[in-house]
Amino acid sequence: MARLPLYYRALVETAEHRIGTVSSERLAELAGVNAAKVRKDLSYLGSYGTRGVGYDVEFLLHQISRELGLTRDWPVAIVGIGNLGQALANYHGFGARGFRIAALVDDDAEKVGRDVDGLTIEPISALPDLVAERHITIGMIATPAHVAQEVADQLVAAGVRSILNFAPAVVTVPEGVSMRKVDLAIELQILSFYQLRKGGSGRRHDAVDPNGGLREGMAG
Amino acid sequence: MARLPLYYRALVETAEHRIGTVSSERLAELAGVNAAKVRKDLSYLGSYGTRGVGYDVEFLLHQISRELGLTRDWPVAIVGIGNLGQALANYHGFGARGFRIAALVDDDAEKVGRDVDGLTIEPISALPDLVAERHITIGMIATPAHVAQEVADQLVAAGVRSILNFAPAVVTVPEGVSMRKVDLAIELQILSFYQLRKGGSGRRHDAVDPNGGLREGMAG
DNA sequence: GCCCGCTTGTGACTGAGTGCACAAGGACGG
DNA sequence: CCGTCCTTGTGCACTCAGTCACAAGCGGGC
Repeated sequence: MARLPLYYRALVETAEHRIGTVSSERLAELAGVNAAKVRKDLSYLGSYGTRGVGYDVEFLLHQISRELGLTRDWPVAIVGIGNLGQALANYHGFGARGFRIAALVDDDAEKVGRDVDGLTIEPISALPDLVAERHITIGMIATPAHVAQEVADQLVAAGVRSILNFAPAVVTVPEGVSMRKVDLAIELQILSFYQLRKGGSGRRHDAVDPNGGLREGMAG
Repeated sequence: MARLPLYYRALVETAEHRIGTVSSERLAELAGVNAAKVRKDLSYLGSYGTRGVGYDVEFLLHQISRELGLTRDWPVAIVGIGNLGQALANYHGFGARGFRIAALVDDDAEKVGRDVDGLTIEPISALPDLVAERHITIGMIATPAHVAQEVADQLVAAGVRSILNFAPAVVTVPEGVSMRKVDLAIELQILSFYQLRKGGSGRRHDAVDPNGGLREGMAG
C-alpha cells in the first residue's frame, strides 16, 4: 500500500518520543487518515496488535521496515544534473535510510567530470556499466521532457527496475518495470483548478479579480 | 479532474505539429490513459467534439486553459530556500504559463537579503505583506519537516489558499484551503516496496542479492 | 440526396477502496 | 479467579472511478 510510508514516519516520530505502544486511533491522527483504514492496512500485513492495548511501536516499525525494504541498500542513479538533478543530489534528507545516490549521469559534455556532493558526473554512455557495477535498481529522470522517454529506455536497458520521473512528459516502460512520476506543473495546475472552482482569486491577465463563495475543502 | 493537465500537455504538443483535429484515441495515447476516460472527462466539461471527426485542437486547448485557469496569473511564494527551494526558484520550466515565482521567504538570517534568480529572500515576518501586495494565492513549502505545519499555518493566515508541500510531514489545513504534497521519500519507498514484491534485487545490508520471478507491471 | 463509415457521447457493469459498527479477545483491577 | 474495559480485527454496505460496448450523429463519397 501507498500509506505504509506514512505509518512508518508516524511510528518513527512516536518512537523518538519514547512511546512504547500506540493505538490505531493515534496512529491515524499522526498519519492523517482514518483509524479503521490503519487497522485494516496493518492487519493486511498479518500484523500483531494487542487488543485493549494497541501496537508495539518498535515491533511494528521493524515489520514495516521489512515490508518496505528499508533494511536494504537501494542505490539510486540520477540522470540529468540540471537545477533539479543537482538539488536531488545534494538532498540528504531522504528521511528513510537505504536510498543512496550512487551515480550521476548527464549528456552534456560540459558537466561530465564535475563533482557534485562527492560524486563525479558520468556520461550517459557509462550508464550500463554504472548500473551493473554499483547494483543500481532505481533511476530518477531529471532531464528536459523531450529526452525523458529516451532516457527511460536507456535506464531500463541498463537494468534499472524502478523509475521516478520528474520530467513533464508521459513516459511508458515495459511490463515488469515500475514507474512513478512527480510533476510540479501538474500539481500547480490542479491547485489552480480547485482554487478557481472554489471561486478563488488569482488575477486575470487583463483585468480585476472576481471573488465569490462556494467552499469545498480538499484537505487531507 | 487531475487528468486535465495531461490532456493539456498532449494538446499543446499536437498543436505544435500543426494538427487541427484529434481523436480521443490519439489523445488517450499521448496522455497515457484510456480512450473512454478521455471522452468522459471531456464530455464532463460540456465539450464539443464532432462525431466522425474528433476534437478541434485549438478549441479544446482554449477550453481546458480556461478550466485550469491558465489564462490567469498565479503568483507563487516559496518558503524555505534550501537546496530544494533554490532549485524550485531557478526552475523556469513550469511548462504551463501563469505560474510565476513572486516571493522567496526564509527564516535564516544568513539567507535573508540574498538574491536568487532576481528575487530577494525575505524574512518570514514579511509574509503577510508579501502575500497581500503581490496577490499571492499559492505557497510552496520547502522547509525541513519539523517546521512545515507552522509554516503552513502562517501561509494560511497570510491569505494563501493553496499549498504545495514538499516537506516530509503530514500537514493539515483548514477547510477551504487546498493542499497537495510531493514527497520524494514516500515515492522511493513505494518503488522499493513494489520492487521487493516483484522479487527484485537490491542488496541486503549484510549479504548477497537474491533474485526471482513474479512479474507484475505497474506502468501507467 | 442518400448511404456508409468513423468517432463521439453515454448507459450499464464491475471492482476496488472506504468507512461503519460490532464481535472477539487480551490486560488489569478487585 | 472473574468481570469489566478498551482496542483490535473484520464483515458488510456504500460510493465512486474505470471500462466496455453500443447507439446517436456528423462528414464525405457516390
